[in-house]
Amino acid sequence: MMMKIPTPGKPVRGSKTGRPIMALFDLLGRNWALGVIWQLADGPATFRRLQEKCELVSPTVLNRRLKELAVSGLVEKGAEGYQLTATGAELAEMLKPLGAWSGQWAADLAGDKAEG
Amino acid sequence: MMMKIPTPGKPVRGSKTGRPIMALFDLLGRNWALGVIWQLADGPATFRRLQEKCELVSPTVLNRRLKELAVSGLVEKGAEGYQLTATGAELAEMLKPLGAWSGQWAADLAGDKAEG
DNA sequence: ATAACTCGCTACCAAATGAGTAGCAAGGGG
DNA sequence: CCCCTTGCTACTCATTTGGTAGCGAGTTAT
Repeated sequence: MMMKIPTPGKPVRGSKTGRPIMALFDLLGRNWALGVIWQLADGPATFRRLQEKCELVSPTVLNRRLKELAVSGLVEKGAEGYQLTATGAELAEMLKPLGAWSGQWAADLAGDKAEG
Repeated sequence: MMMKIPTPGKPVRGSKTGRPIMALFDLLGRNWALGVIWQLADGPATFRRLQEKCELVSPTVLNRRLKELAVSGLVEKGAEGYQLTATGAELAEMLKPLGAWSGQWAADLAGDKAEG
C-alpha cells in the first residue's frame, strides 16, 4: 500500500519546497479532507457515523483521509471514535467562517446566472 | 472534454445534497485549487507566471483549476492576467490565517517526532 | 453455544483525475 | 521574415478515487 502523506518540510505531491502552507494545501486538497474536518468539528464520531455524515463517502476514501489526518496530527482516535486533536480543532475553528460565506457565495452564483 | 465543476445547489462529486459548503469543499478539495487562490492573493498573474509560483504545476491542471474557479466566480481574467474576483478575494482573506497557522503546525509536527 | 448483528476496516477493480512533455496558434519585436 | 514569449491543448502514463463485497472482532439475543 503506497501512501504519500504530505509533510511540511519535505517535498510532497505538488510541492517540491515543502513549505508548510503547501504541505497543508496538499493535505486539504484531497477529496473529503475538508469535509471530514468540518464534520468532526461537531464532535467525535465513529467510522460509520462519519461515513453517513459525509454523505456515504466510500470507506476506502474515508479511511485514507483519516489516516492522513491522523499522521498529520489533526485527528485522533478517542473513546467516542474519531475526533479532532487540539491542533485540528484550531484548524476547524479557522474554517468556520467558510460556512456562512459559502451560503452567500451560492446565492451570488445563482443570482448571477438569473441576471446574466 | 468532460468537466464536472461543483456548483452549490446541485449534486456534485462527493456531495449528493449540493449544500454550499460541500460544493465549496469539493471545489477546493482538488489539487492546487487552494494554492492558486493563495498565490493570486498576492496580485494578478499571467498563466506562466502563475505556473511558476505554483512550483511548475502542469499546465493541464492549472488550466483546469482556473476554468473551474472562473465558472465558480472566484477568479477572472483581467488586463494583467488572472486575478481574484471580489468574491475570490473574500475567500482568500479568510484563508490568510492558515499561513501563520501552518508554520506552527509544521513546527509542532517536527517537535512531536523529535520527542516521541 | 451459536446465530445474528454491528462496527471498523481491507481487497479488489473500474473510472476519474493528475503529472509531464511536446508543441501549436497568436501576438510582438527586430 | 524570423525569433521569442504567452496561453493553452494533445497525448500518454501514473496516481487517486469510487463502489462493492466482505472479513474478523465484539455484542446481543436465544
